[in-house]
Amino acid sequence: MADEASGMINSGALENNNRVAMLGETSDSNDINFELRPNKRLRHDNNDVSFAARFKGLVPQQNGHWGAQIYANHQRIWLGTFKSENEAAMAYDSAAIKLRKGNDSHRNFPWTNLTIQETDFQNHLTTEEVIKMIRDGSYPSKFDAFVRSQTQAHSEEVGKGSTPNQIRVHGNGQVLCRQLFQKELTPSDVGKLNRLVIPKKYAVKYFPCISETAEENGVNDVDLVFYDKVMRAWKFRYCYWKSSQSFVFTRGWNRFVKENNLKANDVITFYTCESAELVRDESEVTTTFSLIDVIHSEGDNNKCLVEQEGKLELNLGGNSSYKLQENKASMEEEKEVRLFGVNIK
Amino acid sequence: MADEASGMINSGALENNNRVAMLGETSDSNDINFELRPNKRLRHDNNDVSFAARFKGLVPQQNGHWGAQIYANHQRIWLGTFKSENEAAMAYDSAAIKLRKGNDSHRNFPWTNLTIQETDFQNHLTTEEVIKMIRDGSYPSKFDAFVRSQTQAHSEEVGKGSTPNQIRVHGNGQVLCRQLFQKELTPSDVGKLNRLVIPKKYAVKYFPCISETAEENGVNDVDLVFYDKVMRAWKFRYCYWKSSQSFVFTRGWNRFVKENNLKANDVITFYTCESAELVRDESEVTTTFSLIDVIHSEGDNNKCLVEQEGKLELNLGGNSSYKLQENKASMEEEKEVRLFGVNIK
DNA sequence: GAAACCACCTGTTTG
DNA sequence: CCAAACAGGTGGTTT
Repeated sequence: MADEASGMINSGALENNNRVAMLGETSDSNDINFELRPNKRLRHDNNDVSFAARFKGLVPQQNGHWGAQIYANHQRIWLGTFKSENEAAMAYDSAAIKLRKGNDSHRNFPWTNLTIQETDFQNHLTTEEVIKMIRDGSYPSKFDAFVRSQTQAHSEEVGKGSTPNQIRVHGNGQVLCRQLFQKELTPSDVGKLNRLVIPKKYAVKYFPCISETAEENGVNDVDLVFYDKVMRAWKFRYCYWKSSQSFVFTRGWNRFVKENNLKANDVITFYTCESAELVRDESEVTTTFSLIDVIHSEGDNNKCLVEQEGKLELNLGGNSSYKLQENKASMEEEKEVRLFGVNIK
Repeated sequence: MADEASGMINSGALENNNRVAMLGETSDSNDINFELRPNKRLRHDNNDVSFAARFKGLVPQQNGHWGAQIYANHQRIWLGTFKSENEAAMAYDSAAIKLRKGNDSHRNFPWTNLTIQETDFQNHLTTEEVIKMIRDGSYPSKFDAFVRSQTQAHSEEVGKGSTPNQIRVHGNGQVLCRQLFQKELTPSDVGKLNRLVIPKKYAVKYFPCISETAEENGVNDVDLVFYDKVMRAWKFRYCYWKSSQSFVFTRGWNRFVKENNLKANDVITFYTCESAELVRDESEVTTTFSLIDVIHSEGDNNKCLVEQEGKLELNLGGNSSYKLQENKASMEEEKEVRLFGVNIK
């Protein structure tokens, strides 16, 4: 079974598993996933099954693409199909700006300095125009043009030429991860129940407070975001089930099970990670995020899977310049700890 | 599986070329074409070719049905597919009212006393609403309801008691029921889920509007009352489940399942019924109610359960003197159409 | 405590 | 092909 991580031991043992081949990446931001994940070859167009979307408003398509839709007035508005999940999720976010005014919960990604400008951008436009642009694919480029014109205008004021607010990876993008805990998966964790039980001791220690404490308040369930070794984002709904008095991951979990081909007795490991970034003004900023990793139980004999070492290094070096979409927003505000893609006070 | 019944009550006038042969009819209005036009036997589904449509805006479909479309602003608007040419041609006419104002040449059928009222009807509605209703098949019944409400109001003014366009059966508590639709029950319909899924096409056509239309309003779920053959009243909660986008019966359904010993593959049939009653002052009054009936699937072999006949006669004669518990109340108020035990405006 | 009810969720099927 | 619908589920709350 899983055991608690013992502080900060830095061992290399994990690294075979966790060595990220992130390096000479395509740097294609949206589709970064595809080349990176040979293990994701089992796409949902296999005659197997279609997977549930991990993002709001996403509908998997048989050919591996992703549809996006949004509800307005209890009516479904189709936003089109997209090659990558990210694109589709962003399309949803863009539509949500017009259609779901003033509610941050209706987004897949938190606001960034870039996306925050979409509101201004959309102010020029009607809802129909926005949807049309999203559907016909012209939205990103048009928004981009808008941002550039704004930036230009602004930088003329300020006198600076480069576009600010870009995420940048520093010092070869090293990321340091500390293990939080592990769990060996039960048959139910990988079965039809579509849920993962988080042992209570870890849940209260490492995950945001839900239920028990925040009882009478409206918000109990939260969505947590984890990245995997190749910086793919996984979102899980994290809830407390009163009836069984247990902490669980629900929505999003079964997708993780399928796409990573998890079986009973496999072990998952949770880490908290920091990456240093250098922003344009030379000040260094650390980004914190959470990571989930899988160790497949080989055959059956090799049960000594409870890894003890606490560290894991990711080399996200060179020009790979990936984006930590989820985390960027928190950098602005500082002040509160941001983990799993949610703010924790 | 279930098959669609004829149209809605007394939409008969619209359907067979405005001729109301509805009364002692098979009452199967939509498909009435088949018997009526043997010369049209050479349908376009012969592997020959497709024939040019004889009506404006019609597009023959490979399966023998007819599509309807209309152009507006150099754009094609698809109105849906229809079983019969007439329906499709009338759909075109209905759409043309909104989209081709004031030009009689843009019609397939000349105006009738009935269709002339469509203009008034559509004045309440936006173009989008009209097209949506045409597409989802609810237009005829909704227009029909409109006509009836108008007629009712009007006949009270004029002081005439009988509503026209009504199918009427007189004497000794005879009841005439016209089939609306059927559904073969799934295992889930009779299982522990305690719910019955109403196929959307029938829900929007025959049941009161909930959710989708009554959007921001608080009241979405309604209780519908149906009678069975022995005039026992059954109340079902009728809701729209957003998450699965389905219309369902919930509360009350499982009781019906148990007490009628329903099994998977049994077929339930919904009817709308009218009974004529003689009240003390000798004026005749018709009561409208809804009826649900069960056909048990015998063994497995007897699968030809899709009943086509539209009528069912109940003899509730003599001293049986049943009570229409729920409907009695509506007699007091008059004024609005009462169906399923709820008032529909 | 059990059963029903409720408001969600999802993978498969289909026109 | 793909968007919608629906058969079959879930945990939690009410009766």
